[in-house]
Amino acid sequence: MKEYWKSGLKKTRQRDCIFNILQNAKNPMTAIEIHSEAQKSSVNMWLSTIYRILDLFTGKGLVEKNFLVGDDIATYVLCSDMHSHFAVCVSCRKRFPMEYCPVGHVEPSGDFYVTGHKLEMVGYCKDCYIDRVKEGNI
Amino acid sequence: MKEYWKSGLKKTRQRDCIFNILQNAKNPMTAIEIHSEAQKSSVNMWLSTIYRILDLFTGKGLVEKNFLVGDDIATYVLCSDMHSHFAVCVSCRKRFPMEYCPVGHVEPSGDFYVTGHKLEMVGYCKDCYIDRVKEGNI
DNA sequence: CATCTAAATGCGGATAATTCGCATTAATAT
DNA sequence: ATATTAATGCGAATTATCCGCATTTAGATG
Repeated sequence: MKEYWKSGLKKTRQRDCIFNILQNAKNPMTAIEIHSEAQKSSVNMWLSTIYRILDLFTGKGLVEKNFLVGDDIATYVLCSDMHSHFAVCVSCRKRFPMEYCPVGHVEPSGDFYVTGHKLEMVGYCKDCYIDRVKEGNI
Repeated sequence: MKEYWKSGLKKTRQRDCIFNILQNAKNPMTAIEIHSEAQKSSVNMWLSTIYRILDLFTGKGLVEKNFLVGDDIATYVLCSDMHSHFAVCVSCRKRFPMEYCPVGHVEPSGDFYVTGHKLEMVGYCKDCYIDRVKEGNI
């Protein structure tokens, strides 16, 4: 586990738990999802605590907060993950991490100093695509 | 004005108003911003009506709904606008439409059928960048 | 033009995600 | 071991967004 407590944060059971969950997560998770996941590992925490910790981690740059296409709700991922980009299936609404980034070099401009970017691909996952083909929609 | 009512929607004063506002908008707008803008042109409408119309337009593909970095609130833009990508200043939180798209060709993959994408650049706008330089932060 | 019908809006209440405040508890520096 | 500061438990408050129903309006039809 990355040592989040090295940045002036206390190491607590609750923070460990959330960090763990995000580290094992395959996909971006909502606060609610994190909450129920935590309960499975019998770490009971209030939602307000979860939000506080997530905000804190986000502020420290450990976690990234996203609103992915079609979900009007915040999802969180560890920044340490290689993939900070996601593909979202408009049919089943699943989210898939992307391994590479198709945004090439961004040339510097006098108008905006770019420090980073956020990218989502939108479309159909393999399963939903096959279904659509079968149904003759494509 | 694009003829939104050609897709089976009735043409109403309220819809005209929202369409107009979005058409004149330089930046993505929240429902609240649209609401107060509407009041300036003395078209009074309830927020629920605005949300309904925006959802409707979004469903018809006339409007795009976004949650831009750092704003935990939905913003709306006309899809007809050339620029569907935005740069967001992390300092003043202003949003700037981008004129070009640095996402190049996305090669087809067997895992995900891409129909579109959403991109945000994050960084500092010209003014905030200059301020940071002056303050010695860069 | 008058009338009719489906669709849109006014209006307010409900919902649900997120944040706030404060008392209590836990973590770490001494 | 103790003191100090930060974190959490707990629930209430906030706020964006959505829902339901009565009323009104747009546009089709005679």
